[in-house]
Amino acid sequence: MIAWTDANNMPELPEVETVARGLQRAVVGRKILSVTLGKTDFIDDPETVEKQLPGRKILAVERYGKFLLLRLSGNEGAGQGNEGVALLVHLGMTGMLLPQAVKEPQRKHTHVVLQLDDGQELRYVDPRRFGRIAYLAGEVLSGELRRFGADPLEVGLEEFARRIRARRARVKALLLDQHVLRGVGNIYADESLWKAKIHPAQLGTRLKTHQVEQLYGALQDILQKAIALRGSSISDFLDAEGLPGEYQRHHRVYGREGKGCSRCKTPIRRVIVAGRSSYYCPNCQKAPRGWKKKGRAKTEASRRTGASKTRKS
DNA sequence: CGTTGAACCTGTTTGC
DNA sequence: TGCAAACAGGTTCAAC
Repeated sequence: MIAWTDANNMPELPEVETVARGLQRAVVGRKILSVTLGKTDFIDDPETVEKQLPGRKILAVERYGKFLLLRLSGNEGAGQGNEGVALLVHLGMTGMLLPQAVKEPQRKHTHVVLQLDDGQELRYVDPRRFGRIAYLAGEVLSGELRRFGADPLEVGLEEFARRIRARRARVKALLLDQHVLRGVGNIYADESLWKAKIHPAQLGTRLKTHQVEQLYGALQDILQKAIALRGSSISDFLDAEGLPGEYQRHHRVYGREGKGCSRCKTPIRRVIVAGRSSYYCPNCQKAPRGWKKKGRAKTEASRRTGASKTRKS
């Protein structure tokens, strides 16, 4: 029914972690011989990428929030605030980084190809080009990384509590804000809130201590389980490596509008919070006082080309 | 300051 | 049956 849940790409923290692990095996230690670019509107500075990558070795592949970080050779002075040299890759919604043999036919929407020294190529494929690629080094790289919040799997309870209560915004918005926590996306935010029995529209500042603790535990637990199951199904690259993700089978609310809550059988609802589809159990997750799921009707403001939609399933 | 909505882009799904 | 419009995802930016 909810057909789009079987889309095979929803790269959030667990999916990106899975890709990073696969790439560690496939490309670490390889030298980049040359670069071929297709469409470049999602690349920060295409010329720099083209000029700087050839000759460098891929030293490591790390996950940083939803980014993949390909650490590159060329600045041995790394450390102490100097992050060295790296290629930053954000998969956006439909991005894939695929190690493939040169002779393998290129998929449609292949926009970046790195020729490696072992007969393989690392190909970036992204139909919608919602991703981002940037070559960054030294201070610029450090600065860019500093912009993001804590890693949800590494952050301690105290810091988590401080961050999630710091602003007077809805908890869903806070979870999705990469400057608060890095790596959480729509699926895992909803799943965690359900597990912690917190309504997505609840204000972060209003959360009780026990709720913050529940959320902290739920988020880590869910992310770890999802990683163990290789995320919620993702790219072909994984097929080559092993199995597609399995976590989507464990979704309790995401994409399950109208189906019974697995705790209390109440039909799961979908509302828009923080501008995003949010799935929750209206019984387990009590709405904050004064929050009305106002119909998104009356969009009279949009005159444009009769763009106002008024969806309201 | 926080929230909302549009824009970016394309493949897939829905609706008439 | 066929085509047009809606819709999804993450992020940024402009406008309330």
